[in-house]
Formats: sequence, C-alpha cells, structure tokens
Amino acid sequence: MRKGTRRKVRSPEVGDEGTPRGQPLLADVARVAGVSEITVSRVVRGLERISPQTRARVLAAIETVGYVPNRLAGALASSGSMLVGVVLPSLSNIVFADVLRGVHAALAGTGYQPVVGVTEYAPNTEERVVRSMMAWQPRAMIVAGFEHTAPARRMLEASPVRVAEIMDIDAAPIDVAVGLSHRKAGYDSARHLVSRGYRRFGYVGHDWERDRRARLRYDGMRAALGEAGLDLVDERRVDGPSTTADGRAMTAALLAGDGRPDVVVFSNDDMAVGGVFHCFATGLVPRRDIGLFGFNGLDIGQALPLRLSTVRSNRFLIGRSAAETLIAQAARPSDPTIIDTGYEIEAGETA
Amino acid sequence: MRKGTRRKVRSPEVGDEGTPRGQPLLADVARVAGVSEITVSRVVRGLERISPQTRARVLAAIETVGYVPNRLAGALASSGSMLVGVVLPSLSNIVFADVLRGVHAALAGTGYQPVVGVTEYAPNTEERVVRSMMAWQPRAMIVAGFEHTAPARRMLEASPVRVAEIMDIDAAPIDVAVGLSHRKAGYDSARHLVSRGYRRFGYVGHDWERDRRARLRYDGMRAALGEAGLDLVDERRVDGPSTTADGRAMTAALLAGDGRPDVVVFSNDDMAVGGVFHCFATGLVPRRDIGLFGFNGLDIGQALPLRLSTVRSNRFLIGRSAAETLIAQAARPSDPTIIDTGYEIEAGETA
DNA sequence: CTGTTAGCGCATTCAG
DNA sequence: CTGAATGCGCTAACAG
Repeated sequence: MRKGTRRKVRSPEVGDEGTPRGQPLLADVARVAGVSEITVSRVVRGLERISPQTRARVLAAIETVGYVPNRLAGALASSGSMLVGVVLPSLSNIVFADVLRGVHAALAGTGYQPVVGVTEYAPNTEERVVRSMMAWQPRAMIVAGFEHTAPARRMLEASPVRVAEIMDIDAAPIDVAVGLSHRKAGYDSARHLVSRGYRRFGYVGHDWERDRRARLRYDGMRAALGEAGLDLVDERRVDGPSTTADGRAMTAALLAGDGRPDVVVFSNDDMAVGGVFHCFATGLVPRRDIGLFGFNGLDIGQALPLRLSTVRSNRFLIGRSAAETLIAQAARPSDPTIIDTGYEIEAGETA
Repeated sequence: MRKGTRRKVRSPEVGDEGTPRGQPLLADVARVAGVSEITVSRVVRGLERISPQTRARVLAAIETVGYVPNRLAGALASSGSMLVGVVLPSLSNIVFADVLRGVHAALAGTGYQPVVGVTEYAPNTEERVVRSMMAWQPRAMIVAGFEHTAPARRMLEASPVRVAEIMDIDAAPIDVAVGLSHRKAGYDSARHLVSRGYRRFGYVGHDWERDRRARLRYDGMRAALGEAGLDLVDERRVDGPSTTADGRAMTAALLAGDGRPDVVVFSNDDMAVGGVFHCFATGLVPRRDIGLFGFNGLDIGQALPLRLSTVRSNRFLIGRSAAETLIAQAARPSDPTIIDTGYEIEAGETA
C-alpha cells in the first residue's frame, strides 16, 4: 500500500491545495515554499546561514498554510526540550507566585519555557509531580525545599538534568540551593526585637508539617531568645495553612492567655496581618500596646495603615536566580552550590 | 556502520549490565524482563490484557533499571499529549491562582496535566504564549477572556483542540465560555447598594486596558444608576494593576474631593481593602460614615475586622467547570456553549 | 547556503 | 494475551 521507504508520504486522502487534513506540517510549508524540510526547520528556529530570499519565501509559506511547529517532535528529535520544570507547594500563596514571576523573568526570551506543578505541600504528590515532569524531559528542574520522598530524590539525583532546590539554604542540595537561611532569619528577627526592648515573646504560627521553613525560623528565634536569657511566654499554632483569619483568632487567644506577651512573632505576614486586624478590632495600638512581627514583606502588610514590621524575603530574586543559574550551565557541577539571596529586616511600625 | 534496519540498536558504547549510557529506555526494560517493548509499554500505560506474571516481571524490571517513560515520544507516537494549556493574565492575582486550583482539581487523577502560561495582561504576550502552548499539541486550551490578537484567535479557531474562554460570558466564545456576566454583576451591585439607601456613588478603579472585566462591571453599575435616576458623583482610576495601596490612596483622594460620595464602589477587593484601611487610618467608620463595596470575595476582605461587602465570584468553580467540560468531550461541538458559574452578593459589614 | 539520510523513543496497527 | 513491523514530525549530521 505504501512505498517501502519510510520517508513520510502524505496519506492519499490529501486535500488538493497542499493543505491535507489535520495540522499543516513542515513538509507542507516546504512544498509550498519550494525548499526542503530542513530549510524550513532552520528558518523556524531562526538559525543563521539562510539567504534572505529563501527566508522570506519560507516565512510567506508558513503564513499561508498556517504552520504551527510541533515541539513534541522537535524535542524528541533533538533530545532537548527547552522545558524547565517548576515544582511548588501552592499557588494560593503569593510567595510562590512571586517565585514563579522571577522564573518567568529569567526565562523570558531564552526560549526556555516553565512548566509548573503544584504539590499542595504533600511529599507524595511532589513525587508524582516530579515523575510526570521528568517524563517531559525537561532541561532543568526547580523544586521548593529539600524534603522529597526517597524515590523523588533518587530521580532527581540520578537524572542528568540540573536541579535547583529553592527557598531554603539550611540543608545540603542535590545540585544547587537558592534561598535564604530561615534559621538565621528567625534568629536575627528575635535579636532585632530584643534590641528594641521587647522581653515577653509570644508566637503564633501554622502547620510545621507543611511548612518546614516556618519551623526553622521558630528554632532560630528560640535560639536567639535563649542567648538573651529569654524564652517564649506563650505560643499558639493552627494545624492548617497560614491564613489571616487564623492569625487574628490566635492573636486574640494569645492575648487572652496568661503569658501577657509584649510582642507576638508570627510565622508569616498572612498571620501577622490577622494580628493587626485583631488590634484594629479591639482598639489596641500596635507597638504601643503590643508588638507584631511577621515574615515575608508582602504588599498587604506594607499597605496597612501601619506598615507591618517584618522580614523581607526576596522571592522574585530566588526564582530568577534559580532559573538563571540553571540555564547558564547545562551540566551539573561536581560540587553543590548554594546561592544566598538574603533578607532584610523591615523595622516597620508594628514592632 | 549500522545495520540497514532502522530498528534501534544501542550504540556500541553500551555498558554491560543492560544499562547503557543515558536514560534507560523501554527497550532496556524489555530486555531485562525478557518481553517485547510493546508489552512493557502496555504495562506502563496500565492497559488490561496483561497476565499478572508478565506484569510483575515488567514492573520489577522497571524498578531495577529505573525507567522513566519519555512522554515526548509517547505523545508523538500517539499524537495526543494529555496536556491542557492554561493561559492566564497573572499569577500574582489570587483570583487566577484560584482558577488554577480548580483546573488542577478537575484534572487530578484523569491523566491530564495542566501547563500554565502567563500573559501579564498583554495581548501580544498572549499570542506568544498561545503559540508556544499549541506547539506542545495540547488536548485542550483554557484562556482567560475574549480578547485575543487576530493571529491568536485564528490559531485557536483553526485548531481542532477544545478551547475554553474563561472568567467572562459577556461575548461570543470560540468553543465554550465559562464564567459570569461581569456587566450583570456590576448592575446588580449597584441595585443592591441603591436598595440599601446609598445615593451618592463614587468609584475607585484600576487599569481598564488590562482588565476589561472591571470595565464591564463599571458599565453595568452605571446602567443601574441611570435607571435609578442617579449617577456617579466622582471617580478615580489608577493606570496600573489593582493594589491595596492604590485603593487606599484613591479613596483618600475621592473623599477629599467635592463629590461627597456616601458609598465607594471599587473595581475589586484588593482596591476595596485599601479603602477600608483608609477608614481605619482616619477614624472613619465604614457603612456609618461611608459605604465600601468590592468585587471577588477574597479571603482578605472577609478576614477584616469588618467583613467587606462584595460580590463573590466563583473562581475555583470556573477553573473546575472549564477543565471538566473540555475533557468530557474530545470534539468541539458545532455550537458554542456558555456556562454561567454565577456570583453572590455578600452584604458584609462595610456597605 | 541548502539538501539527503537516518533516526529520536514510543504506540499503533495488525498478526498470531 | 503477546509480538513484529511501521511511522508520529522533526532535527543532527553529514554532504554538496
């Protein structure tokens, strides 16, 4: 039925004008332009060494047949996909949306394309997501944190693709870590607050299982308090993710308790804004009556009537640095790299 | 050098234990398991008609060689990628993160995988993103809004993939529209506020170029005001995206003006929260002194000391319905469909 | 500067 | 239930 050669021959049920059923192919463009397929391929990929006339003819042909390249085939043939897998815990958290913006910024114009997966903070889901991203043969992977299931870790370690573990630099990375030391940030926060005269520390936080970095900040804070001869007078934690509503409720509970804190450190800004709202609702004046301190430096905290005192994490920079570093060098270096994107304490007006 | 057949023959520089350089392939698993490639392929894809013994042997072989399927090749061979392209204006806006969560929810466990692109509200960027997504041969596309460049529209119309245009149902879709009538939502908001006794309407909004839906709500509001024999007494708009900080500043400006509004309608909750913050900062009491009304029903508005009066848009539902609808039927129906996910007016405590 | 040839890794026919 | 052949659409590696 078919010629013995495996060169593609359009099925007999071809239309008539060079536009067979289905999507137009490279071959259709080539036929219309009167050149070979590889020439079209070169034009599409913007390679040099094509005469202006030929290029123009090909471009015109692409336009007339409405050609859209099939990257599946292209990536398979060149065994390189120009995809960068990005595995994040959640997108409901602005923090990760910021990271993603950074990744986008670094990748814009490079030809690389990010593919995003969301784990909902579940290691098993992360494993599934990593597995399915790897199946698309990405050039690099960006994953949040160091906590992976054993199979996920094996996949990332065994594969030749570059891997950035982001947000955190408090552990040894597979390839490169980009982020900040949350332990140190917690430590410095407490030192800052002690230097401002606070002595009775309360803590309001969220689920440490889901957010190990919150735990690191907490540990750092306690270490600093210990060195200063202090300790927490009280603390509250909710089981779920951080929300402003829970921050508000837990602040109310903490202030109603016996600890009588003079400052409340929150696991992040979302929770801390809830603390500020509690003050607004009850007439307490932040800083004068109670110090409130967050983490992240989100816009919402800075838009409050009183600028939230917090630590600015550089999420955009984390995403951008990770992506830049990965695409700068195709091969994984022999030694792991750590990129510290730092943080800044924002004195603010609430502590 | 090579056998005349085009059957793959591992390069001579093969290792020795059935684990050649590079990623293990289906053929490697087949060799180790002592079956044919197609049998491995069937096991991997979970097809029926495989004897338990064979399946077990294959599974074991997959484990020992550490096989990860190459979906690039799979999708090319089967000309179907199990990808769903999702094109959104921004991820910094929780609204779209919610939509994405809905898409994820609908796709979880179906084998489909979302691939996200971000346009930053720029039609030209949208065109680029659509083009590059289409190049991955997705099974379906979900795009925000109806505003596309002519080439982008042509690509979406011409392609056989299913297309959902989401957020908005105030225009004729290419295939299916999922969302709510923003015009009607604006209209109903104004009617609601009129019925609550407000007469002097102010408006604070953001860039209409970027956010056409905000414009539709505005138009609907003005229509309702007109019917009630009213009109805006004053309005302010910023050029950029909606932010809480701008909402606060514009509210201050509006209240300092000559219009003396008794209610301010905001383009969305982000802006409205800024209005509430302005009140907190100046001692004004929302509703008693000035009505404040938003749009979206974001968590932050409901966590305020006073629950923000607003309209709940069902973003999660929009994402889920769109994805469900698209994967329920592979072929594009002859007639466009419109799915109205509705909205609810939340009376709240600020208007 | 342009063309020819031979796959990329897998899944779809068909046969058994 | 399992296997052999063929090609998905494109690009790398040579030639010219």
